[in-house]
Amino acid sequence: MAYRYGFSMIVTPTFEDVGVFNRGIGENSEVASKEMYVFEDRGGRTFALRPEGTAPVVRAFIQHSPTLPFKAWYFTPAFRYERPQKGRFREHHQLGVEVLGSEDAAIDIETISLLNDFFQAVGLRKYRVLINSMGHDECRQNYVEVLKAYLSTHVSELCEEHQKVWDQNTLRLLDCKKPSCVEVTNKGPQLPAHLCAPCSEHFSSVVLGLSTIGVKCELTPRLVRGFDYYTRTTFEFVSDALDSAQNAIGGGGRYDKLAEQLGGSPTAGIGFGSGVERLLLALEAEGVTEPSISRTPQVFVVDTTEVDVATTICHSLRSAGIAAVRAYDHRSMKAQMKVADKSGARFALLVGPQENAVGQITIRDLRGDERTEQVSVAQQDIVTEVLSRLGK
RNA sequence: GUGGGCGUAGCUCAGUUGGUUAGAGCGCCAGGUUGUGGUCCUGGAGGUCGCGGGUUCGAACCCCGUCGCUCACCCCA
Repeated sequence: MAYRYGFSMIVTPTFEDVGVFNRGIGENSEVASKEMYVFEDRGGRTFALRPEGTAPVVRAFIQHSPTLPFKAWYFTPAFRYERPQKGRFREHHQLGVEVLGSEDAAIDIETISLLNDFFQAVGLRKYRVLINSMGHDECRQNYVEVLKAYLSTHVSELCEEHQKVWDQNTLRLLDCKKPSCVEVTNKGPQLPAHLCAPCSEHFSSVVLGLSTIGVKCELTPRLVRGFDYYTRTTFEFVSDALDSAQNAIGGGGRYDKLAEQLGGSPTAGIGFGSGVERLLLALEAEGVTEPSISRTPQVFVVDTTEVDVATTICHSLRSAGIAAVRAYDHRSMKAQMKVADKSGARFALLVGPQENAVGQITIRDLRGDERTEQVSVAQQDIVTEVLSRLGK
């Protein structure tokens, strides 16, 4: 699907210099400060196992300076040093895309639309798309000042924890789920109202564009994401089939300053990441069953000769495109038949000393229950015989 | 980083107030059927009771530590 949108695949290393993540995600963010798997190599360099997908892609982009716009998708493991629980693991897999080189609202729309298409395609239905704009640096700083000023007069109404830390990392407070905090922030100044004209206009274009192509979004002024690099558009897909503690099945946003922060020339960017394990949980919670591809073998070769003719027989069957399995270790016919039955194969092909002496193979339909249904054919005809019996 | 729960056979689990040789179901192996699966019957293999220390005549059981898993919080996917 990503190819349909013009993305090419990118693979980045499993670990990077720790600075890539510290500078990208923000050293004060929860993830960078205490959730990274950090280690030293023999040369004393400090690395971190990739905790998210965006920073490495941007690093690679800077290093190779491809032509713009650069559109890449990835499927990669991600690591967070934290206490695992339902829907949250130390190692999980993220499916994501990144677009670098343009701040066109059309790219925001395309990116969000892609993720939406993807969820639709896998059968997910009970989810919502939350969207917000954080503005550029100045907008955000201005807003934080306004928010702080407002909060300073309502400190006592905040939740216990935030009464202590309300004036540091103030934006995060919008994320607090405690009713007290929610109420206070709901009544307070809202982020979108404090955007500068260009940012505000950009945001409107994104929202309008999405509604034009039928992607329903919920304007969520309190949506502030955990990485420091976000600017302007931020979005999150939340599943209504999962507990709210880990209902985010995908999210992302614009990061127009990230390339600069990582030492490249100023380049706008946007992307999303989606946790595959959590997506699977959401699908399960919705009762969506994945179409199971049949992986049962078609024939099972039972060989009780001394000379192991199964190897040759299996090879010719497999060369003809037939899924053929067999038993090993020269077990008794009874034992091999049991394995054949469990394998789910439609036919058992029996070769014992008797058959082998006359160059034949006995075909036994494992669906039937009578031995009289067995037929013997010449070994050189086995492939065509099996193919015709399988209906090909 | 914080708080709870759990670690006993390959799997799911039981195990009494601490008491001899630690059990069940499923799975696995073999025999009944000397060349034939799925059902049935019979038998069998398989366990340093997570690990280390302590208490005790005696520990799967009690105490301490440790590691792992799990659920929740924080935060994120």
